[in-house]
Amino acid sequence: MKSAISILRQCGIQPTPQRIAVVESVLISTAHPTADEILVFARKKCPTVSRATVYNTLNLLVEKRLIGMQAIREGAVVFDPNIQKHHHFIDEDTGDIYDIPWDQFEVRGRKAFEDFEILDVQVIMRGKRRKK
Amino acid sequence: MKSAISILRQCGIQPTPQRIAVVESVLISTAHPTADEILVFARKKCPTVSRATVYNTLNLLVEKRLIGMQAIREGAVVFDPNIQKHHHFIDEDTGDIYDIPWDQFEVRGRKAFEDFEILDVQVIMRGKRRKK
DNA sequence: CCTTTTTTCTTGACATCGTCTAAACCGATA
DNA sequence: TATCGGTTTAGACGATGTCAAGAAAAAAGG
Repeated sequence: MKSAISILRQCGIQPTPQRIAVVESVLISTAHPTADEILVFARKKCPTVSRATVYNTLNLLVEKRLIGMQAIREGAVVFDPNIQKHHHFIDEDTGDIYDIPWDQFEVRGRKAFEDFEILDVQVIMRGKRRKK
Repeated sequence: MKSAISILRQCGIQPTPQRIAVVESVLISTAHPTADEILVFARKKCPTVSRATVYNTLNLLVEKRLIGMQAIREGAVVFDPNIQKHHHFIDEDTGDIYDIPWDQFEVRGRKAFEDFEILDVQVIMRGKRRKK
């Protein structure tokens, strides 16, 4: 995997210890962390990093399309290191979010939308993970 | 349209002036109001109603499946008087939410989910309304 | 009617999320 | 050293949403 520094440079963002900590925290994650979860994680690498910097950096990364931002859960936006098109399943018991491969669904009839310019489509499922 | 009182009675919720004001505010709406927007509206009918009561009543209505609750926008949950299955389009410029008829999309491949019990599915589109 | 009990409502406190601002803090350059 | 940009920080702020304690209102029972 590419280093955080080169990722930041490539996007024209000046690498700093704080930003590197945030990038490493969010890109390593396989889950869908909130900003405050990323803050906790980033402080393990850079103990002095502030909340504002984490928010600023995350917003920068979203702008540069290095990560996604999903408003699909109550309470807080979550960030998504997976920028491939995909769908989401949300476990209503735990709040956990699972990625669902893009081709798992067929979305049809999109042509009917003349009045709207569709920039993003996704299927959102909610339910419970079966106890097994 | 049914009166708010009979709707509440039918669900075993004691009708009170406060609850009636909330029910009328949210059921009359054709949009997707937030709790605070409903508070403002309800106060026109019942000026002393408090924030806590609005939140409590809305949660009651959601429990009884009289309205829907959608966590699809940043900042605040929105409530949805339309409880038929449907999809949503979100205008990223204005934050407006439009209902999309259920049969506008075909969602396939659902059988693949053995590990999950799917309680709700919807397609969420984001984009811009075309200026015309 | 008049109590008692239960339900509901309100107020205010509280926690969380996310943004903003002013000041401090670099690091490079002259 | 002095200065100049960009970056970070701490804290204030507003908005969302929940909670607890007491006030108020409604129901129940005599």
